[in-house]
This record gives sequence, structure tokens and C-alpha cells, in this order.
Amino acid sequence: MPLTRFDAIYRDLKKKIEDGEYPVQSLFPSEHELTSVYDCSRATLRRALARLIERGYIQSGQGRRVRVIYQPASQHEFMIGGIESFKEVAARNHFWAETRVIRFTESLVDEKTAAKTGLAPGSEIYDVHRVRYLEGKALILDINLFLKECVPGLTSGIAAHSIYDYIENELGMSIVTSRRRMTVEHATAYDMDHLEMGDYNCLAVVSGRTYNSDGLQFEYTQSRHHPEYFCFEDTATRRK
Amino acid sequence: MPLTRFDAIYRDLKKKIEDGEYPVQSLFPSEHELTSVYDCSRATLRRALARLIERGYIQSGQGRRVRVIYQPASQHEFMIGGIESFKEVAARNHFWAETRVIRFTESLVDEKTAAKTGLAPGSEIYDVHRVRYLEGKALILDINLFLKECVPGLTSGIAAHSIYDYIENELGMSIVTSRRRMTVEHATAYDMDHLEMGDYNCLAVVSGRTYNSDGLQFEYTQSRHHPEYFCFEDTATRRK
DNA sequence: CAGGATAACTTGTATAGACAAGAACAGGAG
DNA sequence: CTCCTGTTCTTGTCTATACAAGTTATCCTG
Repeated sequence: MPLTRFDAIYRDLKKKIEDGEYPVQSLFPSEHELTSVYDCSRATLRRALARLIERGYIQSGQGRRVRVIYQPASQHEFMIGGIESFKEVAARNHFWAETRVIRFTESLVDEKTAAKTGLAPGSEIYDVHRVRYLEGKALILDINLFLKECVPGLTSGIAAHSIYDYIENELGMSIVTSRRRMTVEHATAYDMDHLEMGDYNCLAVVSGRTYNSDGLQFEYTQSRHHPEYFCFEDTATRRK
Repeated sequence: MPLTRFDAIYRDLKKKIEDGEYPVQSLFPSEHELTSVYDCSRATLRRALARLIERGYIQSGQGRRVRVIYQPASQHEFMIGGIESFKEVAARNHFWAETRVIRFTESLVDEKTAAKTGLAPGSEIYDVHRVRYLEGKALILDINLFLKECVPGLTSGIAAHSIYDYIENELGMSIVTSRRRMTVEHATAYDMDHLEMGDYNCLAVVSGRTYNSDGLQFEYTQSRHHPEYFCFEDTATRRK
């Protein structure tokens, strides 16, 4: 993976902040100093800084020096954010992950599901239901609808492994944008069947629509999360 | 509010997309054409485009033309995202909003709450509890802790109106970064007392820490949302 | 010592130019 | 017709430079 200049700088600074080289509340070196260190233009450096600001690592304001506001994250790091796959999250936290396919069928999009999913009515789709286990506990019920024409040759075996691996590496499709929505819903009988809900009668539902590089929506996903292991983090900035 | 060049271009293009001037799935004008239209440099234009990409309005890729993927939003627009206040959301959707202060005390941060909230132990704080009503229905239980030294002179009356108005306009403090976390929690007796939970036994909890322009955390907020009226939207991008 | 103008920083915005990498298109060879 | 190969267009990255706007420090004056 060929790193761009600004991305390399971003990662380096990010790592140094995480390692405590620039402590929280301390003042960051000025842009002038940093361009000397990295031997780059100010624009390139600022691009790296902009990403650090966006991710909540540093804070800036006209005239004032840049200040470090990073805080070394949280208790359980199992969270979604970005289009990170279940496997990636599990691997990052060194958890034992397992995926079980409980349904794999082909069907057509009817009017009702079209309205809910954003997929064109009449389209041929794969309908995949999977349960995600972490350390042996059933945590997530994933419902995926894939446009058949975009993801040809999908099988139950691939679904048990990693569909995104297949899409990106085998089919060479680059996934670009994903629009997601988070809500809290009543647990259905179907949820209860597959997740150990305990005395919770709700779950966190993340529904998402994913578009390929041609701007075509080729997927609708609904991830139904056990409340105890769901966490979503976000950094927002308000300027002026 | 003095608009910058790139922000003006961003808003103009955003509006044109929302108004259907550039339909979904259509190809956007090339950067070369747009720089002619807006009579600006490519860098400035690209800054506007970057924001449109980030917000999920358009999609780009090296070599290919930019494509419009905007979709005219969703059913109930009551959602959080950005640091938009309750009042702002209500006003945007023309809802009748009301805020009732159910607790307004001053206290000190003890060790336990310090760990939970990120505020320094021993700090003097205002402890404010409020219930948010929309169209007469109790939807949100807001628990705010404000650092007294940063928000002096806060009163119950101000809390009933808008604390952020007071902070930004009266105190002239510019709020910069807010780090939030979304989880689903069991409803407590306190929740049940103030929100009409129906047969839900959970609620969506958004806890946030807000930092002022000096990098000092001056607030901890916990918004406990009735599940039925909670919705969070997000656009994520995966490159390469 | 206090107060205020001034200078020396800082970050924010904008321009013009260059090259690279990928995609689309044309035209020619088979 | 198909396949290959350049050419051209598009977006992605990077540089160098200029000015604006806000903050901080300095120094001069009363």
C-alpha cells in the first residue's frame, strides 16, 4: 500500500500522540517547525493536521498554537465507526471471533423492502443472515442484502468467512461510500432466537446502504447488536 | 457571519444538489469547468468538493468523473449529529419544544464521577438535570455537569432556555470539540419517572465531553433518549 | 508600575503551477 | 468484429508563495 506524503505524516504524528510524546494539554510544535521536521510544504502538513483535528487528537484556532486533546480511549473498544468489518474489529482487539450463516437464499426485491432498503424493486439479490460470536457469545445478528449483479458467485462459505474480503480482493471492486443510521428497536422473536438477550427487550440497530465506485447502491445491511456490547464513538467539531 | 470562498462554493453546490439541479446518479461538472464557473483556484474548489464527499453528497475517484449520490434524507429527521442543540433540531423541524429543569444544584466532583465524566476530581460544578419535551411528549433526559469556573453565573432560568446560547453569546466562549459515545442502557427508575417509556426497558444514551478553545474539558453531558425518537445518521468513506 | 501601541509570532484562506495515476476514448492492426 | 495502444481527460498529490486575521510578547510612554 503506497503511502502518500500527508498520510505518512498523519500516521507518524498520530502515533507520537498516542505514545505520549506529545502529552495531553501540551502545545504542539508550530506548522513552521513541523514542515522543517518532515521537509514538506505547509499545505501537505496542514492536510495531516486537518485529519488529526477531525479525529479529535488536536485542536486548533486562528492565532493560537495547536493543542493536544487526545485521550487514550475507553474501556471496551468493540465499536463500529468507519467501514471496519467485524473481523477487523475482532482482530484489532485480539478476540476470538466466529461467524455462523443461518440463512443464505436468493430472491427478488419487492416494493416493501425496496422502500426500506433503497434497493431497486425487482432486483435479484442474495439474502444473507449471519450471527456473529465474540469469545463464544452471540452478539450481532447481521442481515445483508447484496445486489446479485454486483456480487456474482457469492456462496454461503464466503459469507462465513468475510464477504468484504471477497468483494474487494476477488472481485476487485472498490467500496466507496456507506450511509448508516443508528436506532434502538424492540427485540423481535427472531432476535431472541439467535442472540442471548437476557432481560433486555431492545437492541441497537445499525442499518446501512453501501455504494460502489459507480455510485450504484449494491448493498443493504442491518446489524442488530446486543446492547451490552455496542458502542459508537464520534468526534464532532463546531467552528465559529 | 463572513463566508469564506470555499464555504460559499460548498453551500451553493450543496443547495443545487438538494434542489435537483444535479440529479442523483448524474455526472458532476469537472473541476476544470467548476473553477471557471466560480472563478476560483482548483485547490479552493477541491476543498468545497471534499466537504460534499465527506457529507455523502458526491463520490469521486481518480480518473473517473465525480458522481452525485445524494438522497433526499429520511422519514423522521429528529436526530443528533454535529453539536446541534435540542432547540436547533426542534426549530429545524418546526416542532413545539419545551425544556423543564428538574434539578439544579452545585457540587464537587468526587473520584467516582471523575472517572466516569473525565472532569478533574475536586472541581466545582453545576449539576443540571432537564427533561426535553417535543410536542408535549417527554423524550430526552439530559444530565449536564458544567465546570463552574468556565460557566460562571449559570442559573436554573438559563438552563430552561438554552445553556449553549448563554455560553457562546453571553460568555463569548467558543466551543470547539466534543467527543461523544453512543450506547444502549437499561432504563433506571429515574428514567421511568421522567420519561414515558411504555414497554421499552432500554434507552439510547449519548454521553459527551466538550472541550473549550483552551483544550479544557468544561462539560460532561449524558442524554438519555427514548428509543422511539432516537436516530443517528452518519456517512463513512473507505478509500483504496 | 500600569496601560497601550507595536512587532512578531501563530493559524486560516487563497492562488498558480507542476506532475502522477487512473479512466475513457480514439484509431489501427489483426 | 476484437484486441491493443497511445492520447486525452479527469482526479489525486505536492510545492511555493502571498496575504489576512487572531494571539502573544515586547517595548515605550505616562
